[in-house]
Amino acid sequence: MSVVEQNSRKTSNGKVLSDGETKSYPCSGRNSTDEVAAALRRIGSGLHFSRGQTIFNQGDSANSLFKLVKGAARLCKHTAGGRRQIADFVLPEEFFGFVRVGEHKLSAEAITDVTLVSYPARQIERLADEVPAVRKVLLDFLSGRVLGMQDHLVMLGRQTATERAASFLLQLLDRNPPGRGKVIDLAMSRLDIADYLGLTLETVSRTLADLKHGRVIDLKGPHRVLVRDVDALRRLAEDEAPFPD
Amino acid sequence: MSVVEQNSRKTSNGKVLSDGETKSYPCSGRNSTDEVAAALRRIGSGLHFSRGQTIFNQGDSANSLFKLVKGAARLCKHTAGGRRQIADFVLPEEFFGFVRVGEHKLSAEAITDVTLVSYPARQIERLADEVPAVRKVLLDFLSGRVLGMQDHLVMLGRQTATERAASFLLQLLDRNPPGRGKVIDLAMSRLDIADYLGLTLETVSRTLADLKHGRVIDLKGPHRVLVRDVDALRRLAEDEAPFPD
DNA sequence: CGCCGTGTTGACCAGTTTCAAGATTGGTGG
DNA sequence: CCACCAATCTTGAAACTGGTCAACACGGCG
Repeated sequence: MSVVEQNSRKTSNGKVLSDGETKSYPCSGRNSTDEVAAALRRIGSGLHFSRGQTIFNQGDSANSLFKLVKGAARLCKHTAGGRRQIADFVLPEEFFGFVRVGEHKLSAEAITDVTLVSYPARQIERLADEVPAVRKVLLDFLSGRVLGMQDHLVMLGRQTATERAASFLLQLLDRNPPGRGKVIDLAMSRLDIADYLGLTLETVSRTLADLKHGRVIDLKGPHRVLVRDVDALRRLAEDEAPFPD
Repeated sequence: MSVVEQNSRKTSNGKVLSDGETKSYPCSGRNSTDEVAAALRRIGSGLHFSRGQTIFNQGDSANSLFKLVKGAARLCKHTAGGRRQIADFVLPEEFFGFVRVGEHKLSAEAITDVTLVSYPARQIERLADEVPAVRKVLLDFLSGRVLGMQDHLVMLGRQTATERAASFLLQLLDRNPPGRGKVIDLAMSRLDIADYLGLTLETVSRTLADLKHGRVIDLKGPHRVLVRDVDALRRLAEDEAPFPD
């Protein structure tokens, strides 16, 4: 079932860019040094997946670290009863897929057509042993995931629908590529958002409509949001004490 | 505000066991090798906290890795509005407190009287640079947290109250100290459980009562649970497809 | 031009929360 | 050893948020 094989030669679904045509990906994640970037560039190989394709599946053996170059992906857990929880969205320049165990505990799926770079786990481990900076990048990656997931837990456990939606939009605003201003591109569907927020797609739709009618955001079509009032969003997201005496 | 200082000499709240009286803690976490255990034992120092005390606070500088020896602790995020989400409970032999950033993003609080060992972050980092096995332990620790939190996300985002309670009990059963059989000691209060499960304490209480009346568990007082039917619990926890055709 | 996937909106419903009493429990001191 | 007290837990009834079901709208594409 593994979609991405160890050395990116045989791939059942993902189209491999031959070494010759590998584009010059900015191989540094936002935190990595030039040294790390160079080391990674050497062992990375480019892949393509198209909208809806599975990059790896729950249960596949985990043998690569990925960096998303273009497009958007979702990391989700599927339950026996057909319910789904999205653990994270992956946007350009972000890493995903590395957890130090035998098999993936969630699946990665392309939301749009996607370009990514794959780094074989074995090589990553070798690099980590040799280059301290790589160790740091790995630890930072995992630590970052832990911190992000802590906020996600609060969201799912203790926030209302409106607070979740507001937090979500702020999160996307933070991750917005430079120069994008307050216009957010929602690559994902309402169902994806719902499964990330722990809500139904109807509630997501209604909540966004409410934000629109409250003049906090504008909807330029279902997949483009203009944030009119960032502070209002912040107030809605952070569960303030209603009446601080 | 930091309760535990770098080299465990001055401590405002936690009582330090002098080096002389430091007991022979089993310094190996469940996964660590003897080599790692020995290295850790050398740099660890014992601490005590009593029921209700804060071990470290959201915002404190993070400069230690801890291992809990005895008792139980909770890791929680407190929000502005006074809501609380517990990210994890810490039971004996489990590590906590290490995230590679400047300050803690959650607080650790003693549920019962607690004995723990503290390893200064600086020393841990030095060890990690020198001993590959220590690196592995750290990566495993972080990876384990990520995997555990993924399940927690599913629970909070997509499970009903009954499913959450069942999952929770199964989780405790898994972590039960050897020889404890099917008797679970609930060190934490109903409110703690509620804040872990993303429910109210009333709902937790009712749900446990339901499980009792369904002959799935017995309650020997509020803090002692006997699991009568593990399989029933599993069925209740895993959201099965209701009618597989 | 009409179709299909996706998004929106409405009405009703259910599970969980909220509010409010009581009931246990465990610790303390007589 | 027992009685009492405060904290915690349980239980009940009403209220509400978000879910479910269903109809309709929009928009891109053949």
